[in-house]
Amino acid sequence: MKYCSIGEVSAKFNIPESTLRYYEKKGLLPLVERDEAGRRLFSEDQIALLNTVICLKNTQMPIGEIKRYMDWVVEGDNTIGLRLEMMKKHKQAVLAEISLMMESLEGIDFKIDRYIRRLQEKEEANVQK
Amino acid sequence: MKYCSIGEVSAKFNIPESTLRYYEKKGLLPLVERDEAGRRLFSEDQIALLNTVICLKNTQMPIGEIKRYMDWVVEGDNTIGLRLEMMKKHKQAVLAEISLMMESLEGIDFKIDRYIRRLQEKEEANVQK
DNA sequence: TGTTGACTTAAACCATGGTTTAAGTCGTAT
DNA sequence: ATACGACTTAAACCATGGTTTAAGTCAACA
Repeated sequence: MKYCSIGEVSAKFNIPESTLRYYEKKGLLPLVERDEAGRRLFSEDQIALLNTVICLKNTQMPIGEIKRYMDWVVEGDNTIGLRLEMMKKHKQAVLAEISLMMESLEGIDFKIDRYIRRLQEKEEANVQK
Repeated sequence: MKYCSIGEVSAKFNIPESTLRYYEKKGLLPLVERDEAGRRLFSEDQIALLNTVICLKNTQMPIGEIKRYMDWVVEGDNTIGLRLEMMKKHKQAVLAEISLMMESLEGIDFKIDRYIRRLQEKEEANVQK
């Protein structure tokens, strides 16, 4: 199996090394191995887990909840039901958040249209004189 | 014109009074009037502005940028171009954020499907024995 | 008239999510 | 040999976005 250094992972995902260390400390990246010198070795599995962390972060799941999920991953197969429920609930929360954003975008679009009209009126006033 | 107290505004928008005061202090709610006793009076105009603040917050615009926008609103008509550009840019940022969330949701959906399948397999194993 | 309830202020406090610093340990290319 | 680059740690620091506290003012009702 191939292993990556923290620098390689950092470059690959464009995430600062300090953040990766912080995530590990907070329990978002469990079971990261070390070489003889104590340096982190990220396996393919770790990288798959990091991908999951990134998905959850991208959808604004707080760190404490990602940790809870990762604890369940480590705990094994008898937490699959719990993980399923968590992901279902999270998906609903994300969809609600997206709806809210879309709705709020309408208010912003309204402003955009008004500003465009007001600028046009200004233009016309300039042509008049 | 009708005026609202901070308590009424708080109730109407379900935002803590402390947050409304904080927004005013940070410059997100400019020109709030006061009665003789120094209490805030929110006019219809203020409430329309608050609605805008809420749209911008819902779409994750940072407070510093909302303040910049409000400063332009106060400054008057010659900032309409600036406001238009800001809103257009913000709209694009929001659409990008929504896309990222949608994409990340696919990863989550994938997990959901896998967990459902694994639970079914467990069920079947139980029926077997 | 006094005591609620709604409001005021400034300042302290808090959680979240990192980033930065300082001091040190390796491995390797010169 | 040594110096450089990549890594390690713990702890301090930071920005953001509020929330809470303490002390006080005021209006209206009993």
